[in-house]
Amino acid sequence: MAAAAAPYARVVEDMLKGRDYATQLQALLHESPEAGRLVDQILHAISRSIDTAKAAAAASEEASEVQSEVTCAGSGGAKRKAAGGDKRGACRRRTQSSIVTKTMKDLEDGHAWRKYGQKEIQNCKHPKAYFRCTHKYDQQCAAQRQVQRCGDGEDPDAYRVTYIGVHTCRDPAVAPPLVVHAAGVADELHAGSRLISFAPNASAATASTTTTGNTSQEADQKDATLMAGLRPLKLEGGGDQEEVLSSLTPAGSSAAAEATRNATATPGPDQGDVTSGLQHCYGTGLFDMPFDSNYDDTFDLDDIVVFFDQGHAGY
DNA sequence: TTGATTTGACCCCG
DNA sequence: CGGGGTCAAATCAA
Repeated sequence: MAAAAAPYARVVEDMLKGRDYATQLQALLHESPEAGRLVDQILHAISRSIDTAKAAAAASEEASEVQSEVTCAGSGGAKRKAAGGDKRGACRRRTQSSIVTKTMKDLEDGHAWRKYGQKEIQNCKHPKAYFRCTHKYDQQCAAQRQVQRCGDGEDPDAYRVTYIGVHTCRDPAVAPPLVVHAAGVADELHAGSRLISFAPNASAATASTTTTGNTSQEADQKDATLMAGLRPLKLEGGGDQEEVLSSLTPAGSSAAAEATRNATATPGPDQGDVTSGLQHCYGTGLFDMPFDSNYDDTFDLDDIVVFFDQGHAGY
């Protein structure tokens, strides 16, 4: 697959150059805010293209893996039909490459998730909720996440969030930001690089996490708020502990937060747990910034490659 | 009316 | 055989 990915690498390379030049140009256009904005937009456009190419490269890398999944899905459906009637929940072979588990109190990341299931898990007080990316079908985004309230462990208010797969979608709801160069950090190549959230950020995590101290009250309120629907994402993603658990992927996915909303009509067991949620990004267009790495939205092709390689190794 | 969530059923895998 | 993951009809909410 490397052969297939190679052209993408070339594209990325060229785009990086272009972005570099645009960055330089931007520096020369300090006086004119108008021009600066334009350059900014150019940068974003380029960055998006880079991201797309990266994703495509990664996708082709992963193609062989995915294939089994696709095949499975297809035959699974047929089989189900053949088996007659309402046979659901068939094939679920997980060939996803990345699995990252985090413990967090604030369930928000920059993505729109759609809940597709909830399940009581044995030996767990709280049910586990299953989410997939809202753009699973329209953009073939394979990202998934599973959320489970920790229960009475050391932190009853925390959620254990498992991210599976990477986001390859671009949420249209996320408008490209005009100003991203916060804190003047974003000058570099990756100034506009955003997309794929699962950026490795172990170090960043150490650096920045302690952020929020959510009291349990706050947590409760959060649940309530989340239930109410969308909520703007806050980037710090505070206090979340990330632990790349099962797998090898350094992929620190995005932070998660999640909108919970089943409260309304559901008498279901264990409300106030992990629940559903559609959460949307806040509109800065930081597509998928590793939530706990403040400005580290760097995401290079190398990262992706490593990411997938490791993923393969693991799954 | 449309899209999201709930929830029971179904199936794969260990 | 049972647990866990997924599907999809029913239901809810905007």
